Amino acid sequence: MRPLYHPPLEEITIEGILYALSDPVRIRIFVQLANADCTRNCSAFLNVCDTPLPKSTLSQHFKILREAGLIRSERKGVELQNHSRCAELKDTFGPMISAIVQAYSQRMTISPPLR
Amino acid sequence: MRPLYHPPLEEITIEGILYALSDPVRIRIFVQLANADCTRNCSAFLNVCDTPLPKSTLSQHFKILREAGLIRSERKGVELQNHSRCAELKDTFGPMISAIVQAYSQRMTISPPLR
DNA sequence: CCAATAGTTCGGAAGTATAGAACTAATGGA
DNA sequence: TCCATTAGTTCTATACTTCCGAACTATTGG
Repeated sequence: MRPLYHPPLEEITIEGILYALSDPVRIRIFVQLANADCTRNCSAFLNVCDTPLPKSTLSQHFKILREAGLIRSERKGVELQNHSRCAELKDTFGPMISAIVQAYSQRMTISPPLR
Repeated sequence: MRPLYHPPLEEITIEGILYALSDPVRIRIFVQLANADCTRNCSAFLNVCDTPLPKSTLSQHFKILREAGLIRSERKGVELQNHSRCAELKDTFGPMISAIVQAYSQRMTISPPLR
């Protein structure tokens, strides 16, 4: 099993970030991580949408968030601890990411959970 | 030929916007439209990346931007006049879109044209 | 050392993107 | 009026992605 890859700042692209967040499941995961500002393991998100996700699918989603540079995942025993890289990204991308998180959080509270 | 579809505000989603802007060609087109704040026809962007795009591909890209709610295209004679819907979107999405445009514009000036 | 748990990888089916060719639609002359 | 031209769309085949079940790896606790 290859080790988890976390791109350095200079390898992170705007396109990659936007792509990662353009999926309804991934943006939900990321916004929850960013808002909570705590670490959560992957399977905590198995029920992120109303029909439970297969774990292979969830694993792919985390990989995409990770390789876009949005989250960091560290193995802790048998689980992965995931947390957002918001703070790091602020220097390079300014208010972009927090603006996305905020816009999404706001819509969430207006329109119901979805999907 | 079916008429061009422009979604009303309440049909525009964050995921759709992020997806539309996650493509290197589309984000370049959109940022240019948003920054210039003027109308440009589609073929003005044939050379938006260093190898000229086929016009069928470009047409698809414009369709995706349009149906994501990011631009408005109006037929004017034989051409389409395209302009961004930034102003309209501000009410619903706050500073999200301008933050993306700004982040991208800034990186453009740092790293060379690309792709 | 075995069983259990958490996550990854593989592979095939289903969906999406790209770009050439054929098409439509509007215009500006002869 | 009709033809040529220009701008953009649609069609279609091929190539690429995504999704998810099944099989795998890795860590831990008993």
